[in-house]
Amino acid sequence: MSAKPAFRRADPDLRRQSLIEACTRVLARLGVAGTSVRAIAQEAGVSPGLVNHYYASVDDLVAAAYAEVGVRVDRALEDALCAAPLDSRARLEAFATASFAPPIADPQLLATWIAFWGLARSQPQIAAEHARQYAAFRARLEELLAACAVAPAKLGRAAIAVTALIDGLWLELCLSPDTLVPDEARAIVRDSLDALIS
Amino acid sequence: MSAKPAFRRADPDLRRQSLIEACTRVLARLGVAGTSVRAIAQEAGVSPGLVNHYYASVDDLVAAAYAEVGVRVDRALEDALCAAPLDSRARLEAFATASFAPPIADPQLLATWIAFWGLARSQPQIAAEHARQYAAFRARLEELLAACAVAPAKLGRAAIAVTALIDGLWLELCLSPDTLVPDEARAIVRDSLDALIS
DNA sequence: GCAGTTGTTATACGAGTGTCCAACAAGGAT
DNA sequence: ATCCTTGTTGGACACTCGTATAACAACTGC
Repeated sequence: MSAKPAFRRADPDLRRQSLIEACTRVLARLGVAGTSVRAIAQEAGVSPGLVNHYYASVDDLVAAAYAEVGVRVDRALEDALCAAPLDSRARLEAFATASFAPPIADPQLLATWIAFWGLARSQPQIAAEHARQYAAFRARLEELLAACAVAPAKLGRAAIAVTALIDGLWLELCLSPDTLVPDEARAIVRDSLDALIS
Repeated sequence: MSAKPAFRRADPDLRRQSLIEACTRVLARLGVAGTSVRAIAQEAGVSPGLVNHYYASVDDLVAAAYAEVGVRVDRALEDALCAAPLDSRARLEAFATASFAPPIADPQLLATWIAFWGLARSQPQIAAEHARQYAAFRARLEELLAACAVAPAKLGRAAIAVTALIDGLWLELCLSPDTLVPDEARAIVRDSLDALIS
């Protein structure tokens, strides 16, 4: 008689991916304070020991989760650009408002991101990843702004301003969804871009 | 022979204030994860037990600290308005850029605020306080914008946009002070206000 | 000076944490 | 069918956490 296996072996990469996703979900649901090895393991449906088998410490896993969230956002932004028409103004707008549509506008993702912000202070690994992510976003924005004939001397400031505006709207979208809907956030960014370009 | 006292009794209100300030400092230095009763007590120079003597739980103390930070910010904003000239454009600008000068621009305060954002998800008490604080800021901004002849129909959206911009700049100022200095944040807000009013 | 009030300390307790490790077993190789 | 590799488990370990409580001592009123 063949008893069914008590557990299944998984491909290391898939298992890592599964753990990262579980970590992200826990981070969004319980915040930094509630994100423990046991909580993550339970969320992933594995034993606590397995987490330390794949990651030297729980901090490493959290850092990996942050990087994963980062590439997911990168991919979504890139997708938004690919779907946009060739007109440079339209491309800029598509990139700048992509943060207010799924999958970036997802409340879970925003909650996870806030958790990372809180961690960046004490974890150099997370802070470095944030700096990289932020710089990449700003650089992309500068390209798109330059294509819309924004003066080179004003590029840097314009990119910072738009980035800050997007972050602020994104944040408010997460913290109190009642006072701000995605459509309005999009409209605000559109107005701001109009002012910058004209 | 008079031995020096091992500890001093303090006025309950002063002691509470001292605990709140210690809590704020720990929150800024160690983040939410590192903010424990013992860490707060050590920061305040008292025994851990004293925290629970003044606050039923550590969550109550954190909530009190958030409220305290809130009124401190309110006071700073009000002070900025009082110090501004009577010209309505100058008053608007003073209010909108006050967040980039001490005491609001203090990195510690910003770090504390991020910690609160992370807590708002799971603590209704904190979430309610955030909503109150945010609504008050936006209402004040709407008044000042109205005084600058912004069309009533556009008031709401304008206030949200400026608030988001300030929040985003403030956030970046805290997370990576290298890429953004207060002066530039001020200039960005100034430009944005120009665009809104003209 | 003395007693009483109560702010303060120190300790204790159970629960939860991250990390580690020995034993187990699933699945591929032979 | 058997062995072997190693993904996986479950518990042990030492620690920190929040909270409760008894003993202590600083100040107040007498």
